[in-house]
Amino acid sequence: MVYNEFKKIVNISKEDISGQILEQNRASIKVKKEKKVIENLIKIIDATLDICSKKSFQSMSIRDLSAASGLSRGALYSYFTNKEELLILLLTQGRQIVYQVLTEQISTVTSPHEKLKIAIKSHIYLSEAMDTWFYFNYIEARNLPKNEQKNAIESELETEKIFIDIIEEGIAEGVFKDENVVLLSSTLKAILQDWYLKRWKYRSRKTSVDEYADFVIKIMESILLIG
Amino acid sequence: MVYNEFKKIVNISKEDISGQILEQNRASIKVKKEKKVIENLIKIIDATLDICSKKSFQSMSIRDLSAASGLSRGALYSYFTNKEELLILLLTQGRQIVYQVLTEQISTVTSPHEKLKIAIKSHIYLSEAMDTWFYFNYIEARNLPKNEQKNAIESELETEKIFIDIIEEGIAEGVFKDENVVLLSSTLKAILQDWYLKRWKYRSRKTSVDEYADFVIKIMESILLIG
DNA sequence: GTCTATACATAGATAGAC
DNA sequence: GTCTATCTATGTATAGAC
Repeated sequence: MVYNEFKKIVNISKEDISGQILEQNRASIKVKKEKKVIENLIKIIDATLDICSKKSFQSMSIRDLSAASGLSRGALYSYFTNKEELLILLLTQGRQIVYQVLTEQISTVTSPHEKLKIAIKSHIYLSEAMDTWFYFNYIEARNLPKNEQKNAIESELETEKIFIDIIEEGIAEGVFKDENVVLLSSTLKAILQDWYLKRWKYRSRKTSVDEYADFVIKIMESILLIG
Repeated sequence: MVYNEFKKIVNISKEDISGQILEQNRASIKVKKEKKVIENLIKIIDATLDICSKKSFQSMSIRDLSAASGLSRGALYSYFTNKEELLILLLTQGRQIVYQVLTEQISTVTSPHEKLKIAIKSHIYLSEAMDTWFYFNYIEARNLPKNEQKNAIESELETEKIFIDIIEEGIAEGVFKDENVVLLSSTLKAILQDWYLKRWKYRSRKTSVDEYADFVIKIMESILLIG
């Protein structure tokens, strides 16, 4: 699998995401016509992620968001009760998508070695297809209120757990070396995150997403494979 | 070398850092008595890093900083001309310290293999000794004005270059395998940064700084060493 | 050198017209 | 459903007393 194939398989349409948000936030969305909601949520999300790829969510004023989304300040407050809730909503949704896609992709194969390769590729390709989203999620998580931060932390550990499980399975089956699994998964996650955190660097060096994915797989293999 | 030894060697006293800041910012510091300046700069830096380990520099108001540092809002403006300049000052200083210590430590050995080990340990130990500083530097770099961001980017590439040079030297000498040096250095940097970016995770797992350093060295060896 | 008081700007949020 | 007008809070920065 290469990136161009992945993009077709995981066709995360904006309508789908907005629909999911609507489902889970009926309480705070005051507008009744579903079509309108979907339409405007897309505008709001696009504008937010766009602005926040250049400055922080904090520094983005409701006035900025109004200008970029095309909705008035008053209208915006029909879609969320306050600015912080908009942040929570976006981060929660982002995490869900990542977990959904990752587990779905892995379920298509059985051997640990194949699973590891698919998991690495899926993570990198997904973060490439939704780069502003991933970046936003990582950077802004710390600005959540304490109780919501717990969810962000759990989510980090949850994706890490996916890798831990795969590697342990491989060790049990005798195809992987018996390494420090938790530390190794943790560093693997750091490497995967680097792809979207330092997008500017890889872009300027013309490192393609496929090249990066292949490289990560190769170094994991050189650490884990026996022989 | 283990962490406890490193801490003694690299005795980065707060007075030294404040002194360096004073040297380089005489223009914007209005207070004349050097002793006073050093004393209050330490208060300001400590308070800023402390607050910013919990929320963003943006969200930290001058009122917050005044309360935490013990200086009045008016007095604070005797040490910097505006809030953004305080940010620039802190980030610039932080970068200088890292580069100074890293290059100094590496210069003590000659073989590429030893150099690589020392560079990895120095980076991790330094980020441990100055964890709030490192965290602040990474997270807040993006909130600089465009022209200052250039410096932050150059600095990221500069530390990466240290690793690139060591690995290339090792390949030339025939002790390291001929890998994709730039990509490998880049992922190594990501792993090193993870130590201070996810401090909460490693702390909760009781991973010691020495254990982490040894692990990173081990995986780099398993990728690079021949045989 | 440091403080208090305050000017001035900009933010988030709401009410009521359309 | 959406907009405009506006209230209120909070922020940065400065001036002048001590």
